[in-house]
Amino acid sequence: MPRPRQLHRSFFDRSVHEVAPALIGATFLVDGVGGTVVEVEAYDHEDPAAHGYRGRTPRNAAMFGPPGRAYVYRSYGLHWCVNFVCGPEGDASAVLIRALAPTAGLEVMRKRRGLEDARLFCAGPGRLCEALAITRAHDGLALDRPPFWLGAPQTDVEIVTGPRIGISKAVDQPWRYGLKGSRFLSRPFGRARRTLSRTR
DNA sequence: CAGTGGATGCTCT
DNA sequence: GAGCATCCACTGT
Repeated sequence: MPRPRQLHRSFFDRSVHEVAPALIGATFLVDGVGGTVVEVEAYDHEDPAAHGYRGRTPRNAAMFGPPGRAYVYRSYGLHWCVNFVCGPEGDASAVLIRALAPTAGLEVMRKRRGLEDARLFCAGPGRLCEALAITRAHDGLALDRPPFWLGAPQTDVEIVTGPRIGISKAVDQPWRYGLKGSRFLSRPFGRARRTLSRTR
């Protein structure tokens, strides 16, 4: 399998609603451990469900910074979640990375997660941060420099969409994107899904 | 399979 | 004091 070219940081310099589906099939590694992005969600600056909606705070400061960087926050007091910041600087939009198909560093992930089943290594935003050892220390770091490595998405992928998970506002926006047929999703896509195709 | 509740830290009201 | 962009263990079909 050929190693994909590395994504340029200008990849993130556009609307989060373009970037989110474009990330499906990309390769995401932290210190060489990770896999293929199979599930994401988009959060934009006019979105009541987004952390940046009510303005800048110490927690969400990375969302208001340059695109192409990580925004990492603690979820429910226990887990970490990682986003990729998008749009023009100050746009406060970001893509939540929700699931990976593990491809690199499987033994490391197995140990960190304390599980044997590879399907559960990265099937959820908290799980994938545990598997890749992402913490607050990564908040605000550029995605095109170590310890991160981002590879260009595969072409010819089929993408399913649906409502986002675990939110109580703007619940009807279909801004969750998944790789069709993947066994590594955090949850299946429901009946209301739509299918997009990306070819080149 | 579905549903429930606990763990836990931080932000904002 | 409420409310989380979650996960896991447990219960009952």
